[in-house]
Amino acid sequence: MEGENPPIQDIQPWKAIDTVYTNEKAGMDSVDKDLIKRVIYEASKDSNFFKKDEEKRKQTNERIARLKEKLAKVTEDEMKRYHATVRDSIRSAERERHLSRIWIHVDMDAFFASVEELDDPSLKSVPMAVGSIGMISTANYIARRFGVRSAMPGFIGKQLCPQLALVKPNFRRYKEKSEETKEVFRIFDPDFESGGLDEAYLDCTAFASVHGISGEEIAEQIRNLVMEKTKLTCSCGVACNKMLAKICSDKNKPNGQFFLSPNIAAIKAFVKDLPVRKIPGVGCVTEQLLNGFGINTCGDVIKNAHVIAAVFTPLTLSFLLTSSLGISTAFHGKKPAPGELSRKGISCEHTFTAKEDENTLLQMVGSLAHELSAAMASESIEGLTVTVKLKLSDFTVRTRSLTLLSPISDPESISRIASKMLRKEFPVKLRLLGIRMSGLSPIANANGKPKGNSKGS
DNA sequence: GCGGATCAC
DNA sequence: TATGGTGATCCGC
Ligand SMILES: Nc1ccn([C@H]2C[C@H](O)[C@@H](COP(=O)(O)OP(=O)(O)OP(=O)(O)O)O2)c(=O)n1
Ligand SMILES: [Mg+2]
Repeated sequence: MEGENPPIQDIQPWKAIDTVYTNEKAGMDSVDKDLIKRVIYEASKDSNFFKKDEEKRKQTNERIARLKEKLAKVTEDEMKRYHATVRDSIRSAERERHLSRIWIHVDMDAFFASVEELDDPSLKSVPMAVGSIGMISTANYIARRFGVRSAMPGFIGKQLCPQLALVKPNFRRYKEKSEETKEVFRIFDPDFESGGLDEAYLDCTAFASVHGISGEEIAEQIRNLVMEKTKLTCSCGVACNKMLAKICSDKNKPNGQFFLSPNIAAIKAFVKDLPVRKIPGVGCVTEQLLNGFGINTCGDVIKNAHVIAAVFTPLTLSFLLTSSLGISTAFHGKKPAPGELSRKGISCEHTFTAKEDENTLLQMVGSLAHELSAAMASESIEGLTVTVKLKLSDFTVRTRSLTLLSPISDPESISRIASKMLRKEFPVKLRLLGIRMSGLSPIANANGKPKGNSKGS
């Protein structure tokens, strides 16, 4: 009976597309998702980008097929052992369950776009995105109703919403506003962990106990103070660990908060039908892999954990199980030890209209090397490994790296090594070049003042 | 150590 | 016409 009708994606191919910007996101309720996918498909289908995307989709499907074969070969005895592994894994995860900490995840609403609206209030009433015709960083909530999203090229945004206003990004402004929010966060947790310009994790346990107030009350205060300080809205999630707090901060976005009661029953109910994609760390691909085994929610993860044990690595199993049980970090991570750097790599890369002229490309590597070297100098760091990144005109990405015997940071050395690696790839037609340095250490220079988290002596 | 992939923002 | 930049981590060699 199978195969009489062609699969739906052959008749309506846009239904199969599933990129970063077709996913669920705050502010995307009540939009015609099928129409949006169709516009995106029509705008994309003849591009190199789309071809590469299709290739990746195919690759993911092959990966699912391989995993299924692997599962089929598992014997009954082995499966029994996987069940045991799962039981152990759950037991040890449960030992890390902490209900008594109060975590708040704060996330600014449509951050870049909101800053632009602040600086030009006329933008508040129109669909607007920050970015260029080539790439959108984020969109305000009016534009989101048209399907305009982060990581979507501006020209597609325009097709979804012809009135869309595109505003050039002002990173310095975003950094300034971000610093303002941090002044507020410090009040509630001096050790708050910042995750980029627009979000932070606050362990508010001590603050709550000292002031005799609840997590929800603290979240209200944070939102009020952030508004007072920045004139911007944010959303908060209140829960007993970082992951749950983060998921909660998305629940009542924008300008809202959500409190998850710190008891097992509430957490179990919260997590039961939660789509795996909501777990931070589970992206498009992992979601597809799991869906391939009928695993769609955290509840499904628990029920089918033996399947996961059979086809994924122990680390992935442990991560998915722990997360799906609603367990995650409940204490601040260690601060980098003195002399240790807070970052592990530093890089710069640029996209341009595809070029194949070797001298031009070599010259670009040289200027990247200078740019990177200057960034390293400003932090007084040097590195052992040089990695060159190439993106071919068909969007294939290649990296080539070399680890040295002693660290470097001067533009000439970086340029020389990067150029040598680039030369080996000729002839190529590139749309992007990048250089990254890793294996970093502070320059133990007497007069250069090490910045960042490295301690000077 | 290397290269490709995945993920977050 | 046109699909970003930066940093981290994991897996399988
Ligand atoms: N692929 C992405 C995602 C985000 N950003 C930038 C622009 C956003 O304003 C900022 C914060 O990212 P969020 O995911 O928190 O998105 P927003 O704050 O814009 O919207 P939301 O209200 O959903 O949090 O990071 C970006 O440049 N590229
Ligand atoms: Mg945000």
